[in-house]
Amino acid sequence: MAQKIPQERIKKILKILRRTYPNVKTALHHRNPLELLISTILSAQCTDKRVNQVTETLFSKLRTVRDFAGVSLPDLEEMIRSTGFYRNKAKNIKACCRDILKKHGGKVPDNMEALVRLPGIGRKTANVILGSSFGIPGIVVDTHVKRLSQRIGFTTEKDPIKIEFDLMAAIPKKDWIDFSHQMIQHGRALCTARKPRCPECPLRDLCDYGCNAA
DNA sequence: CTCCCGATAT
DNA sequence: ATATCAGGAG
Repeated sequence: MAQKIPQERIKKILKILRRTYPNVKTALHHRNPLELLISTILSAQCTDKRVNQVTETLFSKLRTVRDFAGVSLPDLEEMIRSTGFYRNKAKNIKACCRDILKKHGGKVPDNMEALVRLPGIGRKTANVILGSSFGIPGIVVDTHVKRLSQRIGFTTEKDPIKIEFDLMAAIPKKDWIDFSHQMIQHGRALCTARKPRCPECPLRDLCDYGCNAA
């Protein structure tokens, strides 16, 4: 909806984020779009540290779309169990790869419409893949981007998809990919859910939360 | 809205 | 003990 936060302030925030996190990219270890897709499915409600720990072994055993499409569910479940939601994730990963094989010639789709039609892939996961594997601009609204956007005052919405569109309206398209990574990094480093370190925050003078809370 | 779910920080 | 971690589907 209507962005109440002035353009002037947005410019300053983007500038500080770029300066504070100059070369951020996804923390999910991957070598190709397939590995990123699987890592991102696994990352739901799980730390990227654990995902990387699991995928190191997983990707040494299963390498191709065919491998994942043909794996036995109990085997896959056991390999990813520690990431939580492991039954849903295993089922979705396998079904995803079967669809990619059948409907997309074994290639991970490079557009939003096709990606969100795959089982277990919503706009957040799709935007991660589009941005980091194909360089296609999108804003990743995960738990961090949601929380920070609300705290800073970018949005008053609660639905991640509405937040995504609020952010797209407020932020230049060329900044979407880096902005997502910078917000996620900032959420992990300082603007944490439980005990945000507002006094140390480079955005403290531009934020509605913490020190400046009403 | 609820359910899926293990691991870790607080 | 409980909130939270790069969510998505029914």
